[in-house]
Amino acid sequence: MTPRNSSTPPPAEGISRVAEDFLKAIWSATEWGGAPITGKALAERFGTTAANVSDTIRRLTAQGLVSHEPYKPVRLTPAGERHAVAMVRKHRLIESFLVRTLGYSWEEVHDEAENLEHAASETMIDRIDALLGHPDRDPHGDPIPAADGTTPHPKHAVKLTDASPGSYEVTRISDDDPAVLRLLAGHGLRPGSMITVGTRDAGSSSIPLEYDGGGLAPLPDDAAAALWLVTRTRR
Amino acid sequence: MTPRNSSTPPPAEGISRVAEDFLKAIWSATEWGGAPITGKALAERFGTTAANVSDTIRRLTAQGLVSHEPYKPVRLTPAGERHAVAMVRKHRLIESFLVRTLGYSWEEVHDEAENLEHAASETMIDRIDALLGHPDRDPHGDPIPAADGTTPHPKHAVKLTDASPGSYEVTRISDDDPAVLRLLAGHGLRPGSMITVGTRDAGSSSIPLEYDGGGLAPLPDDAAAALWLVTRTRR
DNA sequence: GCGCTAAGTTAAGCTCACTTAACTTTTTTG
DNA sequence: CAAAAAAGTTAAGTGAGCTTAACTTAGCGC
Repeated sequence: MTPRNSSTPPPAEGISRVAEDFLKAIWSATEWGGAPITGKALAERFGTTAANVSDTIRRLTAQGLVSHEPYKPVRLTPAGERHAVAMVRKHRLIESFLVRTLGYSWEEVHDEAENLEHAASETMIDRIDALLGHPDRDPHGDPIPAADGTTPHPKHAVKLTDASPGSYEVTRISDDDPAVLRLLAGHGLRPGSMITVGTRDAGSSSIPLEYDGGGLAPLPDDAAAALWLVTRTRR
Repeated sequence: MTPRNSSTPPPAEGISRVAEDFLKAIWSATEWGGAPITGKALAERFGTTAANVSDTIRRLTAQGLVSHEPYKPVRLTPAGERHAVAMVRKHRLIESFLVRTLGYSWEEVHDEAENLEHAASETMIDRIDALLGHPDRDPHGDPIPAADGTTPHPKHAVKLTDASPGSYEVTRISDDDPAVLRLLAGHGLRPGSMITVGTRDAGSSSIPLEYDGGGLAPLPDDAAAALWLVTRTRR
């Protein structure tokens, strides 16, 4: 038998679907520079109660996947992070695969991937990766972690709601909210679109915007927050 | 509120993964003319105990998916059968898809499909069906139920263990046992292979066999039982 | 038909994932 | 800074899905 003291929790053996969803949500919260996620935010994300979140966090802590001080935000342990990145990799490769092989559009693919990511084997994911030629971005512009866990990350992306007026390329569209995805897709905005950000009217909750489809529309802040931009320095 | 008396159990709302696996196993037992499945067989299939099977059957009965008299084999209700056929359709289309798009071989595809069938949406399945041109057989030669539940069934197929000596086409290779699949694939036998069945030596548990790959080998009965044959009447 | 054995059921108890209710801690705000 | 509001925790209870143990029923050999 392998000895084990109380300071080294058991390695994660079987990780449940709920656990995988939590790990991914905790990891995702900080991917774009956000603060570690709170219990409240987790409860909202999964449509459950704070009590249930406390309970689940307790189990994840016992499995050595997260670290948590009472009344503080949740963080991943190294083991938890490894597993979270593996899930993100699965999710983004599956999204890419569905768009490429089954004709899904980039704004509808998220929910399907959310289910498949828990069922697809590592073997299948590696085959998808190879078939697609080892892509480094998914259909929303999110970076795809490599098999070894390294995640290519664009450092200069900025949220549209924080952007100064000027010309940008849309590098990423957050897939957190399907309704926002549909709105943006309906406007013809995609990862890769070029846009010109205008000056916000005082007190307005929309941002004036012009984009290459020819359209011009003020975008509400909640949708604008899903768009991440880079200045395209053409040389 | 909709009134409901005790003789009409509630329609199946959320069907769990375990429930889906049971329904499929119960349906599959009779697909090729077998007797309705017993609790013992279900326990063996899923590597669990008879007590757990009784418990699960009780829940499925309460959901109106199976009908069961104590100490008798289990049968599907119409609702249970509809759901079982839908699962079989998913399984076989996913197998076909994995072979076609991801280069899986027909003998390794079963386990992956076993997981994915619980995660894939109806939408995804319909897209796979269309992409593949509405196939009516999966890679093992099993018929694929249509979206409306109708299942094309070859009436003349016979198990190799029951076949008289003569010439046949392999129409189906049961995917119940991965080890048997690997053995048969290793011999070069596939759905579509032509074989000649010889006369069994008295008392032997193997059947002499000659097939188009040029090989000649006596096949043990447990492997032979996985092969289903049709007489190929070339006109 | 009796008794043995295999199959099936019932009972008690466990974990996971959820609920509601009561309570505590932290943060905000007047 | 104190009170109110928000966030988090604990407690108690539920159902699914599993376990082991004890018991009942069905089918078979003689």
